[in-house]
Amino acid sequence: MSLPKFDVIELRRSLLNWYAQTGRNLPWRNSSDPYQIWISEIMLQQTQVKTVIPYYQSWLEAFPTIHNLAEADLQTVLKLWQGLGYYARARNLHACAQQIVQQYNGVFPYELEAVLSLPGIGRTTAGGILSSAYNLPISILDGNVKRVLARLIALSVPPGKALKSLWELSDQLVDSNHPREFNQALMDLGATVCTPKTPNCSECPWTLYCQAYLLNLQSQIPMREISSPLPHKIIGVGVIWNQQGQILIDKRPAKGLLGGLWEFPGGKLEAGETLEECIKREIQEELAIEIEVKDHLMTLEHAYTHFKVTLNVYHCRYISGEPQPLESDEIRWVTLDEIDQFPFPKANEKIIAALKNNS
DNA sequence: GAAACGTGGAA
DNA sequence: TTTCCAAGTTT
Repeated sequence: MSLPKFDVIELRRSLLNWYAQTGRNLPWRNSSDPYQIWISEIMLQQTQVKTVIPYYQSWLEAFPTIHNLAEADLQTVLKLWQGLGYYARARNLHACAQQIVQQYNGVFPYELEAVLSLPGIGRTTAGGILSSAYNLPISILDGNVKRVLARLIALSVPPGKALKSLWELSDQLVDSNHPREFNQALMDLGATVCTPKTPNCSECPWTLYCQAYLLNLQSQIPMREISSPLPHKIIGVGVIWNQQGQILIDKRPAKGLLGGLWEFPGGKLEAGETLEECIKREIQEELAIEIEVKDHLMTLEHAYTHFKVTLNVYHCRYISGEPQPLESDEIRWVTLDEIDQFPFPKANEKIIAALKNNS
């Protein structure tokens, strides 16, 4: 699948011209610091620009250089990342910073192979960083580019089924004279003109070449990936109070879902069980303590990427036993004043807010 | 190759 | 309310 050479030249020219006139002014585009560009690329994985900007700014205030990041402790890093999601990104960023300081004297590597070997950096992020920071002609294939290119060639299958062809196309198109601007332009086109629903084809520089547009199929391409329905779990959650007015929280294991974040203990409701029984059992299994389940605090819905949960939150009274971290990394008794120091996932933040309102 | 991995906004 | 999906990577 290769385009005529004339078309490639004209596609580059028209896109770069469009970008020079209408490209977005984003914070990281004003920087030539590979560290800052790297941070932005990681934050932007599966995350919209609008969401990233405030995190990006407070991150750079906390960690102005890669050395500040390398020397920070992981809990501080996770606290700054709190609410952004995909927390492995923060853990990998921290590990990367330490590796780059040791292995590359703190200078982000130039070699594609070296970049790809860093944790949390795949082909698209590597191309994004190397083209943006060092102006190297490395192609990208993020969600925007997949959609733009799928429409350009009127791809008849979901992009996930044609990754090889799409990468080849992105390789063929990237302008080796202006790789930084070209890749940024391609993503801007997808984000602002060639949008998922109702694209603004009247403002597109590629209407002369876009096969989907020429066939009037732009609303049907790209084809949808098949998605399975999300399982739904009912969860019982305990806010366990002791006589000193402290609450018991636990730190999740370092890997996996919400790894390294803190939470209120609890777990999945089993068949034939009441919520009170569920919470009492889960607390016994996770922490080896006796509690009494008291008043209902709140019920909240939350959707993760691959399942949904209903959190049924109850106040509990600590009765006996020394809490053990049987299924967590660490446990702590904390007051409501101390609790803000710990990174919590979004659903738990809502519980904390409710506790503070009631007190 | 499929599933795991967060959250928010739009329709 | 539900579904889609956004600057993807890892296992």
